[in-house]
Amino acid sequence: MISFTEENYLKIIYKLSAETDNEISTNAVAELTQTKAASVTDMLRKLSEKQLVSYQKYQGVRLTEKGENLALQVIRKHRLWEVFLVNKLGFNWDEVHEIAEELEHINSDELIQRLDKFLGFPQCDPHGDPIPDSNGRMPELGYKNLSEIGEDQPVIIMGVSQHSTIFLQYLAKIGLSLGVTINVMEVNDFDKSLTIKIGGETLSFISHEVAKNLLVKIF
Amino acid sequence: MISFTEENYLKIIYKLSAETDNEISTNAVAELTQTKAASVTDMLRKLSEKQLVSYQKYQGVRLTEKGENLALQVIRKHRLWEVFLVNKLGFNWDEVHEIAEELEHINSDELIQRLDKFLGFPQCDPHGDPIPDSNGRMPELGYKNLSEIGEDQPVIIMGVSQHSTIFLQYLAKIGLSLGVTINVMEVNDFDKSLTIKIGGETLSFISHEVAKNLLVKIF
DNA sequence: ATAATTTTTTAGATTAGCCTAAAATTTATA
DNA sequence: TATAAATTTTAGGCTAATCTAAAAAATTAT
Repeated sequence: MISFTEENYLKIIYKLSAETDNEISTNAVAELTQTKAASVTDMLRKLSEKQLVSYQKYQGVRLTEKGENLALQVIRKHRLWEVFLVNKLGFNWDEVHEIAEELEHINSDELIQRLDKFLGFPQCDPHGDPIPDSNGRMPELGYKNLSEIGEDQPVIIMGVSQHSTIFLQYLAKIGLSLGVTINVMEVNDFDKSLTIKIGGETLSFISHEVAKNLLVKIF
Repeated sequence: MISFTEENYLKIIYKLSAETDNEISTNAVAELTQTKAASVTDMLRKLSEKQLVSYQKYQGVRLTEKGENLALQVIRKHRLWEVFLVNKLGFNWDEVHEIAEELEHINSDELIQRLDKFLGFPQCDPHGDPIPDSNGRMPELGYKNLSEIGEDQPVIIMGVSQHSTIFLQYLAKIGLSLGVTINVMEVNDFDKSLTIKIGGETLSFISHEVAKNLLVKIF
């Protein structure tokens, strides 16, 4: 059996692994789990015994196939519950993360299968993140960062790669949400900031930092 | 803050209290929590310090008002989730208890409020048990045990007071489920067993033991 | 009313997950 | 490349929730 806490470690190691090909450092894990490095070391030894990670001391950690599958199942549950909270219960997309952090540890394959069906087999969560299928396969959604898009290319906002409340609320404030069509009017050479047209109307200005965190689909 | 485990103890003490006016014994709690009496003693001392139960050693335990309110909120969550599982996800009523045991500990008032609304503010769960409101008030449903019903009195099955899978599956087998109309044709003086007519058609025979666990509403 | 039985509590341990402080190792720097 | 700095691990402890075995209290039976 795998515990609530172990599931969280796997999920966090998975997320860190997505950003690099190297082993994940103890400190990086400690930061995301909000624990001390010493606690992480303990847990890594335990996960290693269970063959969920490969770990050699001082050398960092990576998930084994078994560990990665488990992590993907937790992520699947998290994202399905987020869809439920937003689409069925009417929560805002910036309110659901914490609740989904609890729901993701409910243990029942049957439940998740039925929830998936009830939601209409969604491909992505309310932030545009892809939902792994029951075998752990991620759907290929082909989204790009807005920062990679050239001038005069209309795109639709499909997701965000940063989920902080402050970021999501900033987007809401400047009129950006999922499904909105935007057009890059001008790319500033100096700082890569963008002038964009929102929904064919309003002109707006966003920094490179924001653009990097917006996932879009070519229109 | 109150832990998962503490919530379970409160819920179990609440359930035992419903059957008696006396203090609840350590052993009774131990049986339902599936732990040893020594563990229960420890926990009772802890709950007592938190003012959730009144407890004096060797004298049994009862909930304080604060403890009872918390227990009722857990029961509320449990029953709302059961409604969700059956009405929205299509589970059978004998499959939902275990999953609801996990879901009942998810912590978010906002979530429960929205879930309640989404389900249409149900008065009772799929077994006919009343759902306390957010203040802990139980709706008065006025159901009776079938064993108290006289001959020639048509009634509708509204619930069961025993949730074991074996009992629920037996009911399904003999054609009894929520909403079915039955009529007591004959009460056997010797063992209080009943001859009943189901849905105005089939004649069937049930023991007093079964009748005691069926909740009905007068037609 | 005393003895036998049952119930409950206490005492002392265990496990998971976390901590701090100190030691070991790796990495960066002069 | 030797040393300083940063990272990671070890050692030893803590808390929550559990356990077993033994002691204490309450209940039942003789």
